[in-house]
Amino acid sequence: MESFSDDQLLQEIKSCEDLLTDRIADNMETFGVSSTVGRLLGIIYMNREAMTLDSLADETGMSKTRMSQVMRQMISLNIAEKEYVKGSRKDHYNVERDYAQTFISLFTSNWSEVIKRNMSLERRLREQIRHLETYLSEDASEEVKVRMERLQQELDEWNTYYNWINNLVAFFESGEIFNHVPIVTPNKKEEA
Amino acid sequence: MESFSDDQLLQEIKSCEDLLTDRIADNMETFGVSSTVGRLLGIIYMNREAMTLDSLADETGMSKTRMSQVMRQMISLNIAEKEYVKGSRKDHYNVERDYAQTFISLFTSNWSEVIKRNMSLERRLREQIRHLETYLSEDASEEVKVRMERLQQELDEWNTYYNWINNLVAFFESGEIFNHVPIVTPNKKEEA
DNA sequence: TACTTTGTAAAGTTTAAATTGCACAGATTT
DNA sequence: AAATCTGTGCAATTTAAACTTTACAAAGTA
Repeated sequence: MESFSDDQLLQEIKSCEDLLTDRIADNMETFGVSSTVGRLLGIIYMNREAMTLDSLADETGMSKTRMSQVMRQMISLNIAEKEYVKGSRKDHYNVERDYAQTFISLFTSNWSEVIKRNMSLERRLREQIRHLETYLSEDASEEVKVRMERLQQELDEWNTYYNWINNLVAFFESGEIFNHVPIVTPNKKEEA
Repeated sequence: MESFSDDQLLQEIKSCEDLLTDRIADNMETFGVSSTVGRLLGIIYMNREAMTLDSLADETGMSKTRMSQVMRQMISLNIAEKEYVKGSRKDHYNVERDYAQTFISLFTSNWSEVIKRNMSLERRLREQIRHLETYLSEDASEEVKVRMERLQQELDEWNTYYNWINNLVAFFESGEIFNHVPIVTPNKKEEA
């Protein structure tokens, strides 16, 4: 049986890693971020140590400006951070290595934003309804009364929902989720 | 204190509903679907009964073709369905009225897709690695051995992660999530 | 049969997102 | 101080997504 040369093997390994990186990027897209975010995450993850904008640009073939934009986004999403490397002027970026933690960060970032907007709307609508009710004369048509009632009800339902999401986010963020959906490592020692 | 006319009140109520619809659309966008998906969901939800493509086009000011496209997407996402209305040739569409259920449908649709793609990749990569190992000669360089080891390890980690997501999806889809993060209705009777 | 209605396929247009190139400020070195 | 390096703001460009127009098949109606 003939052997491959080291170079050939390394190239094959690299191509496997690239496939894995693509999968990571695909996974990221589900969080509604650009696939480039996922690609950089994958690249840095595989690299196993912090990378500079230049090395990222080099690896992806994209402009350094874009690398800068994406890394900033990743930092604001809490899935990457700058790492000080002595003797180098360049910024070095590293990523969260725990996939489940990354999942939770993104899930939390996304939904917290939604919840915040919902809360501010709810206050506004409750106010508005109270205001309308004071202007509601006794001889208002049946339709108006019914619609008013419905609106109130819709608002309650919506409120119930996003309170649920709010609790859901806490359930993830606190790590309680892991008590009920544990992380199971395949071959090594398993968590009881 | 002066009263508003019925027309004025209805208009005010409508504008509140529109704000709520916008919020629903915003919420939907977090799932990575077009905001129009969310808008239609909100409109049909508020309407409280099934709607036709024409009435949707009328309500949104968009083309009927687009309504058709979006409703099809919503059906494939499991958050809407056609409803038979006797005496009418038109298709009538209704939506899931339970927000939390809608959340779960979308969450599940999105991640199941990812999991499926991951599984097929994993099989392929395991195969490839096994193949490479057979060609790995004893005198292969240290670097090749290390990289090989790492690749294996990365694949294991990724596998652990998406098994977790897989369990997570089941946790939601089965409704078990509600045992730990219950839905709490605000004023009415509360579930113990 | 000829005439409507309804939903959607296909191709074209518009709008928004991703990406680049240039330029420049702040920091570092010579 | 001059020269260089690094990250990023900004405008321009490319690419992809959202949406429209037109056309037509399938089914219903007169």
